Amino acid sequence: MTRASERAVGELRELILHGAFPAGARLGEVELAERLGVSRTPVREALARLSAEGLVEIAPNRGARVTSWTVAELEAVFELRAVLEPRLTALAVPRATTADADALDELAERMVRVGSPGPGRDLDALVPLNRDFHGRLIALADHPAMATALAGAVHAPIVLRNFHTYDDASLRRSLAHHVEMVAALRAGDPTWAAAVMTAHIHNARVVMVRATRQAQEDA
Amino acid sequence: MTRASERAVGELRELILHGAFPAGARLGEVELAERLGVSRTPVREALARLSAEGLVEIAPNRGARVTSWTVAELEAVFELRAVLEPRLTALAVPRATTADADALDELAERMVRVGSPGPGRDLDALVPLNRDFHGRLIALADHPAMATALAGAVHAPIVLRNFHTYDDASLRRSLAHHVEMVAALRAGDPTWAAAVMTAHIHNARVVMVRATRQAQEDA
DNA sequence: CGATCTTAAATTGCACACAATCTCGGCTGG
DNA sequence: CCAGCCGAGATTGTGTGCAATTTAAGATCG
Repeated sequence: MTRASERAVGELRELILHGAFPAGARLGEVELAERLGVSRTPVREALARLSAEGLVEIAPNRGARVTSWTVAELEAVFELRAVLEPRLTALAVPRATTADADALDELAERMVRVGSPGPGRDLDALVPLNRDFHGRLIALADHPAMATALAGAVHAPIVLRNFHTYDDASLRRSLAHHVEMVAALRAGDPTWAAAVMTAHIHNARVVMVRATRQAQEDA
Repeated sequence: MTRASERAVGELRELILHGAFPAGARLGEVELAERLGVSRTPVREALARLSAEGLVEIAPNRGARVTSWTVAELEAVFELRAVLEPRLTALAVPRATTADADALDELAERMVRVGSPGPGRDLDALVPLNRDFHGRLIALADHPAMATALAGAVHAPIVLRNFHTYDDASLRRSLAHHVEMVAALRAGDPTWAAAVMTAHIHNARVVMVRATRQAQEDA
């Protein structure tokens, strides 16, 4: 059997990202242990790790809850992304091989296909593709300090989890950005690539802030 | 009695920061449990949290080790600090009250006193003062996303732990930067404050990179 | 009738025991 | 003599029981 705690971390992360628990929901240790088929010990470890990732918040003697975000916190996260991700993108440009560019191209094109209006549209398929695209770019930058800083606070999970809140124009822009970044990458132009990434994040920020605000007004 | 795991995290962090273990040293769970007077469970949790902070690295089934840094990684951390800390400093300026400025002033002046050559010199006393100074500035910025991003990767601990490697000129510059930042803060000038912070970090980078390179040549 | 104290159920924190895995010595065979 | 194998000791991973703390309901008093 593979490591129980590792499996627990992965499964719990997916559950939260897919919205299986409402924001702020209590995460009881025994409940999760039963649901994942392990004992409380690996569950505890999983919660600790997800807490470090920012997906859950744990209060002493009071258990763990799914992290909930205020609009201000969400804006702050996007501000951080707007600072770091363009830099990482610029670093990635000179390091990318043709094969890297091809792979990113493939991802960008697939996203355009499944994201465009029509019969083949599948907004849920965008999520893993998008994560992969940004992840590859960050890996190419080969700057662990910035990468972990970004991962540590972005907790982009909440941010990356859902494309249904995009209006048509914003989504079209977002997909076009990916394609344009690949073009900038192939052209070997870090400034261009970074600028597109900056626009990309600002576009996403507006969408997510609007969606979050609306969701909280409904509640 | 206060929470054992919390105490374990704090004590272990201090031990590592004070250099009680050489970089790369193995951290056995039982050994730490005895040393801290708790069982392995809270030790395990402490190691997990310090791993998230980047102070230790833990390999599956192979235990935890004190994180060791290459020069390239150290440079990367300073690059990150050079991006984020000036921004946080700029954010802090308009939020600071007179009382905040007074407190920072007090810290900066104390650092000058204990850092200047003479009978009262105590380089070890600089460490907590310096941490406090930077910590207050970051807290004033009130930007949790950036703060956690910084904390998550900087683990500057290693960086902040020791002033003995500073040569006289660099140390004098460093102490003067603190004083100048307070002046910029009182003047309400975010650009000035951010610029000084940028210089401050670049100054530190040169010192730490030199020291690290030398330490690794000796070994 | 509302507020506070009390008490019991539920939940987390910790310790300990056992199972799984790794490390490293010596040993065998080429 | 060296490479590869093997097994004992040590170390980490996981399960479970008990103590401590929190929470919530109910009772008592103002």
